[in-house]
Amino acid sequence: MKPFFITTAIDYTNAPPHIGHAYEKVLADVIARWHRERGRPVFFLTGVDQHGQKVQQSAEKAGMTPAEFAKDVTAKFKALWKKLGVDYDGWAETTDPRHIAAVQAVLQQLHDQGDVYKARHSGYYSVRQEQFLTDKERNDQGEFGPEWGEVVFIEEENWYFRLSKYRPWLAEHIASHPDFVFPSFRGSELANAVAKEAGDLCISRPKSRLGWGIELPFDRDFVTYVWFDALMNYVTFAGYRAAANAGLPDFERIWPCDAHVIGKDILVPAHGIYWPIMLKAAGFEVMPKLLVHGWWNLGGAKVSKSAGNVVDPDALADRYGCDALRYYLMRDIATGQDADFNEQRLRARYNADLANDLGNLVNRTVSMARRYRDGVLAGAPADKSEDAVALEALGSEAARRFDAAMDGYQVHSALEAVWELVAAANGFVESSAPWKLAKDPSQAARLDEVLCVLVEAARLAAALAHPVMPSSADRILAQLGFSGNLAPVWGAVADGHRVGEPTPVFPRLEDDQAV
RNA sequence: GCCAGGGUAGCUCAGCGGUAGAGCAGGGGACUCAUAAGCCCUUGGUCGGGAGUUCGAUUCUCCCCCCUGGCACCA
Repeated sequence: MKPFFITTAIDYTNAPPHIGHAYEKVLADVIARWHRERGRPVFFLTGVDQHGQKVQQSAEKAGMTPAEFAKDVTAKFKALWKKLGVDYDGWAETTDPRHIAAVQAVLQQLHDQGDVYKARHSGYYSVRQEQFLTDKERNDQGEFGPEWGEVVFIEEENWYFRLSKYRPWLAEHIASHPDFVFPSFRGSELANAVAKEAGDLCISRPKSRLGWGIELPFDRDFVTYVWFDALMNYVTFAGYRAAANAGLPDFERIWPCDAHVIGKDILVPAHGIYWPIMLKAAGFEVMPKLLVHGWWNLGGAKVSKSAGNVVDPDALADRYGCDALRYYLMRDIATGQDADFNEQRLRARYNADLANDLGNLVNRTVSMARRYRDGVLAGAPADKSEDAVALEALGSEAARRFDAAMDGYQVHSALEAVWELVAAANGFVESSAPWKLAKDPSQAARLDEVLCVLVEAARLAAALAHPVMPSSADRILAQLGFSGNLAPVWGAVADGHRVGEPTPVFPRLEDDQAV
């Protein structure tokens, strides 16, 4: 089976990670885990973009070399992914020699086939900001403001990639592949942008101005700049043009990419225009699919002021646990849409969904199994009760809906289905009232069945939620007496099944207390 | 300016031709296995504004307003 190939945007190492970085990686991780748990091999690639001007600038400010600075920030990203349980298979660093070699090979190919050319550009250039200025930067008086520092008129040669040559092809590809971009409205946005896109792409910087980058193989006075280097990571770290002993996957098996998880800010023009055209020019026939997510806004003014870094994902994970953060990030946004990040809402979700509903269901189930049966259960009876059959059917339906929602990247809907099962299971506890059954010896068989049904329901809920909150789900499964069984189906309780210790997995938050 | 997404109960959202739903929060109740959780009942909305189509519009069409984003604008 072809592995499900999923990648995220690689993060720029000029500043430490924030909640938006965390959301994107968790989203990709959840999708990747879901595929793995359903038995499909997965190649999940993420990483960092270490080259470029801003890294060079930040490094200078910090009194470090770009390489040292990038290494430092890279370590922060990696530490965060570890803390958040982002379990990637491949890690991309654009300073990796394997990447550099492959990028240069592609650049050389484009050069040889005439898809790049050298041209001269002149214009106003800000020395301080290290960029050319356009009329947009002029103030009301038609002058460049003081924020630009010294502005000089210069003329410079650079290398350009013939985007315009491939534009008609891209427009056709978008039109004929409705699943190229998810959600579809982003596809229309891209189509509009392609229709307007006219010029070619400058892919170089003279070394005199920017030394931190990959040298052009056909012109040693330049390095590649902006997107060309970074975008190539999606294939180079999947084994594209890699040596057999490079320690990278077999690219032929991996390609095409099933989901490029990116933010809406980098669809146009980078990932929606430059990237597919680069691939086309390099000779690719099959294009990747783009999964474009929205943003977490920070509408509530009070969020970040006092604490300063409340939206620091690292601090949030410390405060509430990595799985609670993952759950909130997946539950409170519709994939593709924007949402408002709000720590009070995270807390509310934690208490209501995790502590009260799921956590308590597990806790009461395990407690009753131990109290009434010393923790040892009977398997399902041959003749099931009507309400047990109904709950089982509801569980199967929840599993079906979960997978259908995940298949369409609607993680929030998938979770909704799980919590409908949790609510039904809690309702089943009330309607079957095991504490009453326990007082009546003639109801022993019924009590056995009720306990079995509850363990099944709780196990199924945990198994389904596992991609979103892997370690908590594992703890729940362990308390229920299972290990490693993530099959999203009913029927895991065998005769003599033994449950574990009931310990709250999601302790309830009181007032301003952290976990 | 153009394009897109959104504007529905206090909050987060679903519904998208037959005059409104869920979860949370708020109020009440019965229970006790459980993380004083869970369960049952319940308060709450002129569905952004206006016009039109229709027997009938939150739902379709047009105009307008507000929020968000993209493009127009980085060699």
